[in-house]
Amino acid sequence: MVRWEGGARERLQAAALRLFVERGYDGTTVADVADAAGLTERTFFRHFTDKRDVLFAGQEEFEQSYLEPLARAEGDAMSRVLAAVDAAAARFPDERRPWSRLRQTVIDADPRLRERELLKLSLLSEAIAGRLRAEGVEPVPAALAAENGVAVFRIAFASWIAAGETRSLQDLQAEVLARLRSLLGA
Amino acid sequence: MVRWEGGARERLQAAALRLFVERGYDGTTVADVADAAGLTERTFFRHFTDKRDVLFAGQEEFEQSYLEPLARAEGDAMSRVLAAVDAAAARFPDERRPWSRLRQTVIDADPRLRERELLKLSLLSEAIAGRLRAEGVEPVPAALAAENGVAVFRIAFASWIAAGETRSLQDLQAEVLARLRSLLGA
DNA sequence: ATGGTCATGGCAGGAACTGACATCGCCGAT
DNA sequence: ATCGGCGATGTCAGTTCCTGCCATGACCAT
Repeated sequence: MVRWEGGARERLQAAALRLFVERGYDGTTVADVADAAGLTERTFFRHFTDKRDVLFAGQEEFEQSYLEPLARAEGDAMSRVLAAVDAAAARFPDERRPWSRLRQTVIDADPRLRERELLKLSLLSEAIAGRLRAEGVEPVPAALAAENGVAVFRIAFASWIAAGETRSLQDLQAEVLARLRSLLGA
Repeated sequence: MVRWEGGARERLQAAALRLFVERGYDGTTVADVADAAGLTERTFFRHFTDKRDVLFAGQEEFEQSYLEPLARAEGDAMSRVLAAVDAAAARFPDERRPWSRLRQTVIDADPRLRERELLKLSLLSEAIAGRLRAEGVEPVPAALAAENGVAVFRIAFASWIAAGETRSLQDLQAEVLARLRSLLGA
């Protein structure tokens, strides 16, 4: 029996996305995913904490892509957050767009997956606000800056994966930010 | 057998909150809650879609408390959203504060409950943005205004239930809003 | 009283997880 | 080269969440 092929985690993720697209999240059991990856249901749960988590791996790197540029940025809280959001957007190259579209289609189709996505974004916002507070920023401004930064990403990302959209995520974020400024600056 | 006492839904909610506080969310089964309310597990799932939902009933009224004042408000998108947020805050009287504190303690202790709370707030934001779009506001500004309105509520609410806090939710929201303006207006 | 209707009970079963233990393959120590 | 450890996986039993289906009890209009 071929027991050790390596890349079990990646195989599970690929199988899961494929099956979720084909049969829907609800129409796919964890056993289905494990079978498609040549593994067992038990092994699935060793790699992912629950069924939804298979679509949301890499939270650590995701947060780091914001926290690292945040640490380097200078200026007031809001400027630093926006610099981090801009820097992180550079990690969303156009090659990833089709994959992101597919993944987001699956997520948007099921409230349980939307919940998980919101939690991940909320954790990111918390992490950013936490760093700011650790550096002396007051709690409320820290939370507001983090929330707005994540909101800019969230809204720009939705445009980025919309059908026919070709502009880069960075450009879209810049446009959303301009709108935000005019909303509150007027 | 006393089969019809009425208020089954309310009894289930009360029993759930009490047991979640005593034994934790994870340490309480749905059967426990149903038993404590003198009902069956099957009946629990007729009143609530899932175990978490017992803490989040009343989403309809919650959204209405924003949408109704929103419809009456005048001015640009952001001003209208803020007026709605302010009006809705009036529905959080001080008598509710101890209960809100207890409930929030339970929610904050379990990621699954945090997920559900985020989803409910996201649905509120979506509903507000949807109304704005229906009245001709561009999608991006509509989403931004809604997100910021909800963010103001969320952050002020966290302060409102903090230990020792005595100011009203409306006052706290006004302060958060002032901070928001200075963050983006500077 | 009679029939309809609605809330509830009872039961069976699927799917999501979890804990305990066994097994397989690799890799370093002797 | 053999042995023994170690990490990844398999196996299995069990709990909990949640759903479908049908039965039963209580209230109401006639």
